Amino acid sequence: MTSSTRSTQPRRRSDATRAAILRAARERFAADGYERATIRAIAADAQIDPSMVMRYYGSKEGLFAAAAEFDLRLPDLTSVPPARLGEVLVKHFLARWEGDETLVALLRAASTNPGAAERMRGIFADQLTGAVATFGADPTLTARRAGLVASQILGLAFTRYIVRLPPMVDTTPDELVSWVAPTLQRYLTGTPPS
Amino acid sequence: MTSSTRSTQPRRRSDATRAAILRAARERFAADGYERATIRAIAADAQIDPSMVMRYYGSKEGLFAAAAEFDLRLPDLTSVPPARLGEVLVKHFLARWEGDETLVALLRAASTNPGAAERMRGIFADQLTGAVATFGADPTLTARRAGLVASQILGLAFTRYIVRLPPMVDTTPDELVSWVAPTLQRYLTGTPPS
DNA sequence: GACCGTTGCCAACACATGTTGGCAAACACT
DNA sequence: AGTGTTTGCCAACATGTGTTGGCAACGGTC
Repeated sequence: MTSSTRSTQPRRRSDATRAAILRAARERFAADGYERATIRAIAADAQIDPSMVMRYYGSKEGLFAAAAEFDLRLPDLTSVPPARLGEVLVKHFLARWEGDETLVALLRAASTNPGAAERMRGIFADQLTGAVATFGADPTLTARRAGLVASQILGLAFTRYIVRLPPMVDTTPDELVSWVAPTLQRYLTGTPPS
Repeated sequence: MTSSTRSTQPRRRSDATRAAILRAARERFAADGYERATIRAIAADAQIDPSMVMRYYGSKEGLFAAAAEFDLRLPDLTSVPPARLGEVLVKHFLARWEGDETLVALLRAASTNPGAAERMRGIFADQLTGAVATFGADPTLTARRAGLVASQILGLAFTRYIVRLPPMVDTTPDELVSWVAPTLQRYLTGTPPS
């Protein structure tokens, strides 16, 4: 993180400010949602002037687009035993966003901001469906399987991180995994109901 | 709906206006979320002056509180064969909010409005847990079962009505029921994982 | 018909928001 | 040292927000 990760770019002097803005933006968007997270509050958190946000990210929409850049980083599912797909997926998701508030920000914003909803759709329609499509031929059935997986995964995130339902907050990740894994397993590889 | 349902109240002349406001508020809150749904827009939809909203509901928070009044109307689960509990529950939920946008309004608002999240918690912690608690003794296990059910139910609603994931929107309610029912069934009556 | 509470609208306030333009200091480069 | 670019801040604008007070018209009651 300290040294340069990519030397093709000219490495501007304002990179630290840009990063501070982005970090504050993710925090605020995750905590308050799109409309309640004001540019002034984000700028205050990053300890810079609100106009800097505009210069570096163009608009609030632009800032959100940059802050909500997100990759599911799904592992290669072809090398996973088919019977353990559900378990691998839940574990991955829980670990993935337990330490990264980007998805929480996206989740909160998706409820009210059309652009965020669009991005959410893209992530779960493209990335997840793509990973699921490695097995199974029927495309509509594949999409439906992916959609069902998304419904349980997002429901888990929604009740645990957004609404904060007490039983969903108190339960340990391991315990959640063992409850939810069979669900995803059936959605992924189970025989379709009549 | 046309005649008086309760004659103990004095039946004011402004009841029609009150109802129009409430209906418009539910629509706007469901479509736009709490912050984007402005009192002016709601008043315009109801074809009255914005100040009327304040007079009859006190504040925007008060209006939302009135508009988001919601009862799950869970059926009596003791008279349902235990093996069909999952199916009955999904069917009930889908039917319940497919024709009533109150829950969609509450769902959208719960992402950004603390009061709405609190109410959501109350609904699913009290009403659902209460209905589930009719069988099983261990209270924490009961709460966990209810939480898991809520996660799948709310995930279903979130992906279908809020994010509008194409596969979740296109699938018919009947098909969703046959996919999701076994999940709830296991959450409710399945043996806990080790 | 006089009176009083109710219903409704208009205009305005106080405030917060996203956004913009200008200006001083710091820097990079010759 | 001198010059052009970058970084940052200040002040302000335009707009939209929830909210309030006053005032006319209406409806029922004596």
